[in-house]
Amino acid sequence: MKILDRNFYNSDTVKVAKNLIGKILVREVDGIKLTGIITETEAYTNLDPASHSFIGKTERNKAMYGQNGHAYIYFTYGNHFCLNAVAKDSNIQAGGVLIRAIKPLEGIEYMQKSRGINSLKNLTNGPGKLAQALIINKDLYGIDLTKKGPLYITEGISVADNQILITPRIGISKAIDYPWRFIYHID
DNA sequence: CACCCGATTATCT
DNA sequence: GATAATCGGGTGT
Repeated sequence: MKILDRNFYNSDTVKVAKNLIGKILVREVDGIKLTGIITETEAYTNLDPASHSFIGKTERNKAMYGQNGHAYIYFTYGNHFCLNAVAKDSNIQAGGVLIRAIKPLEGIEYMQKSRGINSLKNLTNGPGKLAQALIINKDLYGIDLTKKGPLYITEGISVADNQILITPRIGISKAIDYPWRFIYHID
């Protein structure tokens, strides 16, 4: 499967969020390949009060101001990591797409082991959960997702517009009405 | 299954 | 010193 190139991310953050639905997230760890179909995303830009980048560039969010196609990874609520793909057009300073959920394809047993559970439904159906399942932590901060390595994103399945559900984002207290959340309902 | 709430720490004011 | 782009366990229906 072909890796998505830089150009894929050189675009409006909200559009990239939608386009990432159906793509394949690949994590290589301990010589094992863990993959899954991206099924849920959310867009965040520096013009958006809910984004970490709204307050300006800081040590924490600097990746979102950097080159498109890299990973912005943050730690929150004392115990969770979340993965974003940096994406923005030339009109804005910073932007990222939060990968909220994936459907596991390869390496399911490894994911179950790293999560400490056997359930398939609860394995990667949340940003903190998929980060734990795929061993995503600050070691991968800023990594280039357009090159083969420990973490990258490839082409995936084609998803029709009418299979994508658009809703407001969740878990935030500002700009709660922006319809910037995209969900692919496989079942 | 729905709702409530505590955990736990990096980051910013 | 307050907050957070969350999760899971507990309780009650």
